[in-house]
Amino acid sequence: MGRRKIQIAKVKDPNTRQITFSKRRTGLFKKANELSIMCGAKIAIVVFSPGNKPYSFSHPGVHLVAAEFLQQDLTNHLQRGPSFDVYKNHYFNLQNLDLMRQLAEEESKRAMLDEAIDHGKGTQLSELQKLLTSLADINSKVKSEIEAAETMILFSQEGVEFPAATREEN
Amino acid sequence: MGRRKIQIAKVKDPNTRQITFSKRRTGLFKKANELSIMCGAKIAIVVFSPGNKPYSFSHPGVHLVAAEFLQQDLTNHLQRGPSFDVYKNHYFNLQNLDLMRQLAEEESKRAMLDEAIDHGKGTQLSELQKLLTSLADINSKVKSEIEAAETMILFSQEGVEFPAATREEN
DNA sequence: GATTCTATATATAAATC
DNA sequence: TGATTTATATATAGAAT
Repeated sequence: MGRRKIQIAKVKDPNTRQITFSKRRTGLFKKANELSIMCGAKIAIVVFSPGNKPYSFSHPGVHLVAAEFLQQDLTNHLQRGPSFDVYKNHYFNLQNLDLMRQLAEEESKRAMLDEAIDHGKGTQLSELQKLLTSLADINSKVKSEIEAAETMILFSQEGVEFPAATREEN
Repeated sequence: MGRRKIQIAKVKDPNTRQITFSKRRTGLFKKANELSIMCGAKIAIVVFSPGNKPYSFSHPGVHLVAAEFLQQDLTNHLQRGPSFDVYKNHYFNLQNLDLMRQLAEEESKRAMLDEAIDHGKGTQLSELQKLLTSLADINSKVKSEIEAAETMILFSQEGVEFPAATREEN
């Protein structure tokens, strides 16, 4: 793939290693982007550079993808049949999704905060207040979901919807 | 890269899309593996197939990489300066982490029961528990940072203790 | 769903700007 | 230092299992 064939082994020279990282990270994210577009696949990547700087790529967003991953992770585990423990798991599951949603909100909130700071306007505070209001709103909505779920005997896998997709790359 | 040049757009035919996904996911994970080896980079990938089945690749482990990412994510938030609202938002986030910690403890008990009943087959739950432990660890660290800041006084939450979580390599 | 077989399109190691 | 160039190694589209 380059002028010479190389072995897949740790690149010794720190400088070369950083160059390799930079190029291959770019390539990896490009591939991930193509995969998500061509297959409509949700995907999240987090990688740390040799200098330990974090880079992430995700569609529709790291936290949302992570949330779905956790949900399925748990759901798989729930298929053991009805029991007291299973009930607890369901409750647990919903709270995790709630947490992830809040993290997702945190993401968009941060984006808005960045914008507010960039523009250096006095609107910053009111924007933040709006966001906090939305957070509280979402929080109470999800809590209602949880309460409703408590009345359920067992667990359907449906009911998890995610906000509109966004694409991010740092 | 194949017999014909293609456009990067959603593959219409469901069957072809699944084939494309399978091939490209394999390629992506291979690239990720090479990157982690050549650059000693920590990396985590989670991706969902068109059929919504989750696949993940990671070195040294999805949850550990995700945890480190979240930690830096939160740390970055804190570096935005002594803004009342910003800290307030962080605190909001921290409450979630604390909730996760509490849930982790409850789940831990169940995990042990599971282990006893279903010897050696509770791997998924065990993985989840690792994640939650990591998050609790992050919570503890970030909480310390915040408490160091003067602006945090208003929001410090007394009586909340965190276990001295330990990080493990996979 | 995943894999194999090939012809081609792409990614990228080294070199260079 | 990074961006760009270029020769080559690799990934993968299409077809078939």
